[in-house]
Amino acid sequence: MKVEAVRGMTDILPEEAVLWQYVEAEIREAVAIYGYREIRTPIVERAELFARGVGETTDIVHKEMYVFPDKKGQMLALRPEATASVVRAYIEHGLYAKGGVAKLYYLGPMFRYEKPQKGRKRQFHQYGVEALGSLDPALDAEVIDLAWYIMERLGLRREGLFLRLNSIGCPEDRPRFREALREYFLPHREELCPDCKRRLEENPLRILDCKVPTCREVAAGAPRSLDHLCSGCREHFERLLGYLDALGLAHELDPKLVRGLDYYTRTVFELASRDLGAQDALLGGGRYDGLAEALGGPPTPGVGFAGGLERLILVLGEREPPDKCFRLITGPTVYLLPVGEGEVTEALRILAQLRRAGIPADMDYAGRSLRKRLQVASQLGARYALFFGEEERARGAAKVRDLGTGHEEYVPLGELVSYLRGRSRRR
RNA sequence: AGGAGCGUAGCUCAACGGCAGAGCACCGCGCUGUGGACGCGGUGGUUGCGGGUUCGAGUCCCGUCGCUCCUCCCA
Repeated sequence: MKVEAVRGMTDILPEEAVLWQYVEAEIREAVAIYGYREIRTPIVERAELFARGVGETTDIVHKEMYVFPDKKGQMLALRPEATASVVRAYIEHGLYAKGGVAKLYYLGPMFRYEKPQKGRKRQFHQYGVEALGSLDPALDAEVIDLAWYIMERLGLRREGLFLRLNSIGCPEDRPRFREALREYFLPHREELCPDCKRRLEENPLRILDCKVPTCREVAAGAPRSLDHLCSGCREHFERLLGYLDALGLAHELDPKLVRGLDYYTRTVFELASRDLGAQDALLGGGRYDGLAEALGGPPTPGVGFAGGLERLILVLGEREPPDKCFRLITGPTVYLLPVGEGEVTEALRILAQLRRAGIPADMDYAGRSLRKRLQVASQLGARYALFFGEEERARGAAKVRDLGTGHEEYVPLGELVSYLRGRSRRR
């Protein structure tokens, strides 16, 4: 029996990896310009971190998380998202002691046990930013601006995207809003789907983003979180809207946007593509002012977002790959063709010499015919073929063939590097 | 988790229940030391896996695994 990859865990082959490298490089550059620095946290965490951080009742934790005991019986989890980890690390290493706002970003694999489909794998990749230590709505605006900026850098048209925005209030508003929702939905209990009946008890907010038609009908008339904000939250939201207008960032207020994680407070948003079907969200985020405290740290407000690489690449894949992609493809400049088996030793020496001089060079190890090797050389996009055989050994030189013009000349071994370098530059 | 469709060569796909094929790719030769074109030839398969029906199964039936799409959830 052939061993195959685990379900929902896919290989990214070299051809596609080029596009990944490009997208990742753009993201890293964009967030760096905004002042965010990378943080790398472990993929494995205590399961408790996500139960407390993301929320026990969320689908992500109670249905989709990879949980397993280690050899000592400690319950561990593959991270389903990274915000909880970043905040954990922020607390653990006392980053708050530095004062100011900690601006952090991450990029890496996440894991959720779901039925795989297009743009959704069990191991998938997210990038995200977290800004910790400020309640200023200007920071919310910056984070949203950064989200748009990343899309711009990747060449996604603004018209193809839209920002969904809402405020779900602070922990003081939440119980009141929850009660209002419960009061509203209770008479309609029998019209709700089984999931929502459960949500009615556990977390009535989540009924709002249920996609079952009957639930949607009922939810259409539900109270809005925006109408239940305290004065502080209302002011925060209004100032954010003002900043977004000043930045020229379009947004659509969506009272049904509540997001799937419990830690969100106040601002929540999603940047979505109009060209994607049901799974249209390219990134999502918001404010999480209570998370640090919930994880045992000092009360620290935070705001951030996370985006999916797979989905981004899906959207980008429908367009022509930008030139920047091809800059990352490295083929050999020089392809070496030892003629006769006795010349392999010298060929290896020449290869090592060229490579140490920074000239990409390669040769065939598959035992192919000379003709075939020459063919491969041009397929790989090499500029020169370099023959070394009996004739060349006698001359202490290599025969260099320009694969563009067909011009050939003998170059003494000692001058190879300078010869090839000079040529490459002039071109 | 529920629903639908599909699994045949590395890839894209053919084959009425009756000898498993084509194109591309790969390798060789034409050219014993010279590329992109062309021509000729060749390698490559437990038809996803396991059962069943049948004289005979890639084809029909059951199961299983995987993929795709939808619902759901989300990134």
